[in-house]
Amino acid sequence: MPNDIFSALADPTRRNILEMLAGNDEFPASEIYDKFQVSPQAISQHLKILREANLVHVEKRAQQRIYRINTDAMVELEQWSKSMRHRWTRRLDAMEAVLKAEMKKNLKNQNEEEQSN
Amino acid sequence: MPNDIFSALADPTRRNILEMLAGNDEFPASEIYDKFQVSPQAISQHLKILREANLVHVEKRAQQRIYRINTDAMVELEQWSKSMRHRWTRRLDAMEAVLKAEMKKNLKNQNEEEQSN
DNA sequence: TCCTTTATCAAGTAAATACTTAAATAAAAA
DNA sequence: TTTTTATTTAAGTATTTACTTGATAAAGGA
Repeated sequence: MPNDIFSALADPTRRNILEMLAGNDEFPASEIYDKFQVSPQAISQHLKILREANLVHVEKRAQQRIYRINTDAMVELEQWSKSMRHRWTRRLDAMEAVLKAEMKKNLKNQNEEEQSN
Repeated sequence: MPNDIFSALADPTRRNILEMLAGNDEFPASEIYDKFQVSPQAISQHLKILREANLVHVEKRAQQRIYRINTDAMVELEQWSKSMRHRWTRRLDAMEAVLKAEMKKNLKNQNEEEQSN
């Protein structure tokens, strides 16, 4: 999974842009510019980073650039976190299995000792 | 969702630490230090950031600090990306519904015109 | 053609980040 | 108590980042 996605998401302004795009079909750059206090150039730079991270799609329409969210990148992020959780829980399950096996053995040994006494 | 999680995950070294922790039950800080080229102090600083983002748990054991991953934060991340996807797809579904309704209306109008002719 | 709209690129800057080495803390062992 | 082990904190620095203003590009309309 490319570094870029995580660094792109690290900035709160960029996450705001994505959340804005998630709720609507499409937005020309100018409408995105309008929603933020910072200069249009600053937002343009953020959009470039989002583009490079493949978090958004752009379509040229006359002078305008129409932005849309790319949910593929979201899926990637989701799978990364999921895989982390699963590796961890699989580890826990393995530990549990070992513990259970050990308990069984101990119980068995205890029984055998009691029988021989 | 706190900013901290995303910024914490933006650094590749910190993601490596998390991936290391995901595969094992627990690690004392020193074992984490050993796996990386950078100084133990640098890793210690990364661990602090992971702690503050609630991505890891720490347990004191004598002089050692035992680190474990906290999968709750992973779940949060997963839900954020999921909610983004769902908002987007819901939007698409709504658009589709509107399109279908319009097609139906057009077909109906067409039929009526044909009948009156 | 010239002007306007829409958007990006470029250069400069202040603040944040990831690293370094040196010093500090705190528990265990000698 | 002194020393060793494990880890963090502190201070300094080079690099990166997010912003600014000014210049540029590309399409549309007068």
